[in-house]
Amino acid sequence: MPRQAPTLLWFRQDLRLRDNPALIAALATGSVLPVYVLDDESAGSWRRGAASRCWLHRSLDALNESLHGKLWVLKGDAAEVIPAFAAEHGAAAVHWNRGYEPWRIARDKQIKQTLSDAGVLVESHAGTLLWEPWHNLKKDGTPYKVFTPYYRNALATQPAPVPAATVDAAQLSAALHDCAQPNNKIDTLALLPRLNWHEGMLSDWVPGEAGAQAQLSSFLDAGIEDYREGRDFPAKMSVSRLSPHLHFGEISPNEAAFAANLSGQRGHESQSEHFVRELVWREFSYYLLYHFPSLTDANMKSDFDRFPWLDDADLRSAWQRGMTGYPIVDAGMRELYTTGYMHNRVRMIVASFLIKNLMQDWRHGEKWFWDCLVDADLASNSCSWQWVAGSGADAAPYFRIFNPVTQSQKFDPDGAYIRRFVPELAKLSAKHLHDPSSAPTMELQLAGIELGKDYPAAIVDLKQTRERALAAYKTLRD
DNA sequence: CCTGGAGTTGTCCTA
DNA sequence: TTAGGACAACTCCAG
Repeated sequence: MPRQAPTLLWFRQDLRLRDNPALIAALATGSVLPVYVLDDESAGSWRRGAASRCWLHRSLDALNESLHGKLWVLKGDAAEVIPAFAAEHGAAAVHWNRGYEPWRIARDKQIKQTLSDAGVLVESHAGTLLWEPWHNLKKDGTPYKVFTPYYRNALATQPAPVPAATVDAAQLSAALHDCAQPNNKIDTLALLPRLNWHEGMLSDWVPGEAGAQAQLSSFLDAGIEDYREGRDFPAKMSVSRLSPHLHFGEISPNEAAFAANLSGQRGHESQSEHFVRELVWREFSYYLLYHFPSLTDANMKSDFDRFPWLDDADLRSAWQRGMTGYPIVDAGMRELYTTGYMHNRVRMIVASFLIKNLMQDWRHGEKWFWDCLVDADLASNSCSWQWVAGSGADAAPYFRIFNPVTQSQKFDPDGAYIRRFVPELAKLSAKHLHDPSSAPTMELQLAGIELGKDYPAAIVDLKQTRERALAAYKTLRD
């Protein structure tokens, strides 16, 4: 009896079995052949960074396990790899969930054409966002550029989240295409670094679908009740920490939003609203990227092309290493480097510091985050950097410059976050912890700190650099 | 086409 | 100590 032609299920940024439209569609056809392609070629300068590659390795391991070891992993330009793989296995159809990075859209369009020409059925599905980015336009048919009207209109007109669709484990198990030993050696993708720094980085994380579900549960059980206020305090456990899971599609935004709405009905309405709002910010970033694909590299406001950035590699290096002499900035940058993550409030503080106090081009920060974050996401990362810089479509007013000392006093008042990531300052009292350079010598001595030796003196003066930034922004008006 | 209100996350000075 | 207003001007968006 001839074997049934398999259906290719191409996993991409949807490394999950729950709430996965492509999986459901593929399963309906009978025999499913799951595959992942590491495509560094098509992404160009935006190929995945080092931290996020480590996460990907673990996540693929987890997915492969839930597919009983039958996930194929391939490497190369997917525009060639996928059609060749489909032909090799006599696949009758290919299913995937859509992605929205400009390079991915261009590549996928080409693949669709190639496969269709070869007589293979191709279907892409919506499983990555709450709403397709070509929906929710203004009445004149153009995209929103301001978040609040976008948000209001989306809630009023776009479909509400629904319960996660699931597949039957036994059915899936039976449907997995049985062919020669799958090439499931994820190690061959060489995603992990030669030096073993990733184990420490990932020690607080559980990449993969099970980890994503556990993270959502613990957030709903504990974090969300204090989300609205608590999310500003980096030492608290009030943020969801779902960003890497969402980035890799280990959980769908639909499922996260639906669960949050349920939690709202149990009495955390205002909290869950704010969480869903953050999910909608993620949507908005993808929406903007879809409609303005150059925003990853170019100022959205072209006025900023004239901005008089400074170009100082030493200052940038101090920022990257967490050696600026401003503890909240250094704590954030060290959290990033050691854990692949940074608390949202602190991301804004360090970004503002790089752009406004050090006056370095936002694209330097964007690249560093891209390489260091396990949740590095083209849409969110680019939009957020433009937002802080003031060059984005819906950006902070230029005079809004974070003072890292004030922010630190306000959002890490007892210094728990700083003490954790900048241990050499641990003995300093809360009064002086936020700005050691202005602490009395005696206080520093008592805490065992010699400035410039144990911890850097502040690399710039806040007042002076603030005024410099304001003056620089003023020149754009002329 | 016109009009008026609004715009994620701040800081600093003054009374 | 604390609260309120200035900080610019512009673009976006809805009516």
